[in-house]
Amino acid sequence: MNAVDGSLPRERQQWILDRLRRDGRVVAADLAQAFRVSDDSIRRDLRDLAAQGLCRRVYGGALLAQPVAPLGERHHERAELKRALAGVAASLVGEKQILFIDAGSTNTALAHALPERRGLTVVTNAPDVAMAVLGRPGFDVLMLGGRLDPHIGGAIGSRTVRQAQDIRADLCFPGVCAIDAASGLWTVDAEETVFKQAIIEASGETVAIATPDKLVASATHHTAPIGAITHLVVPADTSDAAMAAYRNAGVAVHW
Amino acid sequence: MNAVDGSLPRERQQWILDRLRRDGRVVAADLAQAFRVSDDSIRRDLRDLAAQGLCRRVYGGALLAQPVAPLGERHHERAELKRALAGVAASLVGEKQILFIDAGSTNTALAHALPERRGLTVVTNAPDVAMAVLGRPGFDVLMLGGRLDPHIGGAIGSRTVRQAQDIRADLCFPGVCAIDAASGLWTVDAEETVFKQAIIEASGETVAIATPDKLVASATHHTAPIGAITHLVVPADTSDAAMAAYRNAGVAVHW
DNA sequence: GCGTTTGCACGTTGTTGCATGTTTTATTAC
DNA sequence: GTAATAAAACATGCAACAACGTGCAAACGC
Repeated sequence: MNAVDGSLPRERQQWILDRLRRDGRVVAADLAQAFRVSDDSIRRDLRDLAAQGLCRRVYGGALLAQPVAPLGERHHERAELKRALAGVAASLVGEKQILFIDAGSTNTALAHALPERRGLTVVTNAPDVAMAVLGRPGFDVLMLGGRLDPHIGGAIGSRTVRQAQDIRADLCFPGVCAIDAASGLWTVDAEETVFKQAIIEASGETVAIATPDKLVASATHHTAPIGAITHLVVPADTSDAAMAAYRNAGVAVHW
Repeated sequence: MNAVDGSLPRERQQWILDRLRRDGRVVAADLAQAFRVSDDSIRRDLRDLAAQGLCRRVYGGALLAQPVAPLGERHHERAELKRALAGVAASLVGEKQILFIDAGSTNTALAHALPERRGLTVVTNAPDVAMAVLGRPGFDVLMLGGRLDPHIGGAIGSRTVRQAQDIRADLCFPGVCAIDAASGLWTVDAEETVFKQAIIEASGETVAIATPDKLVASATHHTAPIGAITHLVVPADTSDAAMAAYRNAGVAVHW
């Protein structure tokens, strides 16, 4: 590492960035030694660069910010919240039950959270979900066929609906676009609506897992109603008023 | 295993994840030695990654969350060979073709190797294969439904066969158990046989990708014949005699 | 002179290795 | 084949340490 003395702050950041692009990583302590400045100054530089999205700050240095695929990103954001909600939802599942699990990143988290060795049968339209449980002990997996929608990550067409209608499940977990207390689930796409309605009608109980952005006071624009739900899983910090509204509508609210 | 000293904590997790994606599995003790940290730190890393759903924790290390456990090992061994064969097989695919892709680790490699933006339609019974192409530009994916066999990694039952029979494809890639020049493909399981026969009959041409252990002089024990193939992809070091035998049987041999 | 940058002090947070006790797997004895 | 045992891997709590952010005053450059 070449020592670079007497450099301007801005110049130093540029140098760090070049280094970062070349090596993919920088160590704060090394930089401080190379520039003969304090660790604090380097930390300030890295903080600035990270604020501009030019690097990813880590403990002890920084890594090059790597662009992530659009679907993969949605999978990561709110990941810890989704995992927590998925854990709660998984606790609603009993022994030897048949579960409809719709496509979606939250439901993929649910599939991972499902307990093993309980004789569960998972019926899904999403290869993602199928892969999450396939091969784990005590799981039967039934894959619904059809043309896969790349945005949804699963099959939702008429062929898929027909297959779903041949099954009777204990629980179903439809992917949630929006949800309100008065009328239940909503979605944007017509085909999605048909599929979700089908799995709800083919199931004894319906569980909706709702991240905060899905809970709306009143669904309005560009959405079509799907139907009522029996269980709702929400984050622990959801307002009491919102939960009460769902309870009054006959929905069991879990957190 | 390269020793990686002076790495940043978070960087180490990234490194483990890359390793995991490449090999399908990691051993905790090896990682600890490579990074020159205690086993505890590695365990903490793996625990964090598993909590994010990025890997599946097992006793002694971790496996990639995506592939199935028994299949995952097969995926690792001969991985580079399978990638090479998959590349050759992918070159047999033309524009706007419809492909039947059976389950199996070799075919998963094929799916990854398929060229983008060629208007290809992939029909498969394996969620593995579907995930490999879903979302990539220029792919249509048709998922065949049915009960998934955890050992095979795909659906092969009568329901699946019926769906396959409704389709006409240009090429099909049946998973190979054993193959000989005289009678073509063989397999061990009766249900598998029915499925493979169905997709072969529904396709114009049949491509078999054969790793060395699949090429046998004469299939004998516990196998049922499936049928003839039109193309065979073999390793470059296959004997001329073996390749000549297939060519005499009217099979186009590629390497 | 004034804004910026820098280094330092301080309290806070993240990471690590070790000690402890528990769980899982492998091995041995029966 | 099953029970008892040994070994390895595991989780947890803890203390030491490194890195962190912040506030502030001194030093620097225009």
